[in-house]
Amino acid sequence: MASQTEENYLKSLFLLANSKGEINLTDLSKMLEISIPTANSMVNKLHEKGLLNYEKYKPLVLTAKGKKEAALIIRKHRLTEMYLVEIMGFGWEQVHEIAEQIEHINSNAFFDRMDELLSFPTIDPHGSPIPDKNGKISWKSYDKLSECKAGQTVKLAALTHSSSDFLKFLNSKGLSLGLKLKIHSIEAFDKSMIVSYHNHKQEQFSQMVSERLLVETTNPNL
Amino acid sequence: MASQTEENYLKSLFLLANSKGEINLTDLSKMLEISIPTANSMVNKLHEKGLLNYEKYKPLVLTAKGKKEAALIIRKHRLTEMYLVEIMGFGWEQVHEIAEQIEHINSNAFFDRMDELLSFPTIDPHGSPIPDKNGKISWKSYDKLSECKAGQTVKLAALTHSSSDFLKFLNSKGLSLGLKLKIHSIEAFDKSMIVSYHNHKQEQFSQMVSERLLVETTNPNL
DNA sequence: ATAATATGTTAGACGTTTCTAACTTTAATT
DNA sequence: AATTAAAGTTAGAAACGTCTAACATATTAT
Ligand SMILES: [Mn+2]
Ligand SMILES: [Mn+2]
Ligand SMILES: [Mn+2]
Ligand SMILES: [Mn+2]
Repeated sequence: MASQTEENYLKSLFLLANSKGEINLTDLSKMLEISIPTANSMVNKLHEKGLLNYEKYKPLVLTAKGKKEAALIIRKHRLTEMYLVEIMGFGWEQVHEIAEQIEHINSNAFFDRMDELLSFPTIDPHGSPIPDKNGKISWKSYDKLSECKAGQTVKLAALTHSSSDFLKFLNSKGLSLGLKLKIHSIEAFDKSMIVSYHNHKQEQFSQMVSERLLVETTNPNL
Repeated sequence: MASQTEENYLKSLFLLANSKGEINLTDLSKMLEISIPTANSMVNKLHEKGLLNYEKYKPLVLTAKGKKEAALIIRKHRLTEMYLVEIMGFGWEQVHEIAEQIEHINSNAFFDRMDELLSFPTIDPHGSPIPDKNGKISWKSYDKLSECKAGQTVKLAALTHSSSDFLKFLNSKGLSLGLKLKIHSIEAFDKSMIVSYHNHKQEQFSQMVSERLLVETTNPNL
């Protein structure tokens, strides 16, 4: 239905809406690395197709239909990333570029089979939720490591950013999802943390890093 | 480099050249289901790009560069088909449509990994050769079953056509590549054959069928 | 050899997606 | 409130891939 280009716009609109409140043309054009007038003309087109609510000079808001289409593309993207890591043996830093292309493949059977071979995963290799076949996402609320206290033990659950460079950095520190992290101390001045985890007695994470790590706090009340 | 559209043209030109002698615009436009003027304009473009030798009103002939590019796309197509069948469990009648899309994915790592997981296959699920990374194809010469004699025992090695309908027909007859076929008799009038094979004591193949089956004759001289 | 048919080319148009340049509206500063 | 800056819109153009209609060339049949 939607062209590859339209799909990329929908996906960006969806992702932007979930990280910022109101989306404007400037955000969209930056994310897609296109000029503002180009974004403007596509926005008009998506509006005419009933995928986006839009009035001149007002923020961009996906319709229910637009949100669902977007979520289904993100589903294909994240299923693909999971497949590439779990079945094909790629590193989590290698899969985004490939998934960016495969997400546009038109074949239910193909993605259903991936899903099956992965035993119906709910998160991708970076801890982001995989929307279900109806485009529904079950959001889990994680805490940023940077907002935890000294003494806490937490589990690394997801990432706020998944650039290849950041993922390579995490590899170099022996970090992967699911690891238990113990927070030993937090430097008041720069908020850097001293943490320990499997095979790592003492590592220092700058705030830049701890802000990008999402953790589950093992709640003693449950 | 080449767009998805250009890639599909190159592939068609390559495949046509290997099944007919001289290719003309009409053949090309039929294969791609586009109008003749559209094919004509793309032919001019490919010529300008040095992928096709072309003079007005003359047959279409790929250059060495064009042939190599085409072979590498066919490599991706056939590797994908093999992967879908062998690793993902699809039937040989289901994979062409998906491969038609995945062949345009730009990622050496992705196809190299498929290749590796398949242990570097040389034929696809329909018995067609997979070009190597340099675009070289090692052609094997098979015989059409229709040209074999009564009494011969041969091995089903490949197909001349792989339409989904034909593949479903073969499924219904319990036929797959590698099967040994014994030719019991050939009806002189319509060239239909009575053959037997694993779990099938007696099946009749019309000439329409036997022409589409390529076999290896187990040569007693070797 | 002429006529009929098949094949190929050119011209002109359209939808998509992109751009830059010029202009307008809204938001932020002073 | 007036000015400046940021954000958004419009106009006009280009490349790509497609089409139909009209015309030209090559091949085949009579
Ligand atoms: Mn990704
Ligand atoms: Mn994409
Ligand atoms: Mn195929
Ligand atoms: Mn294709």
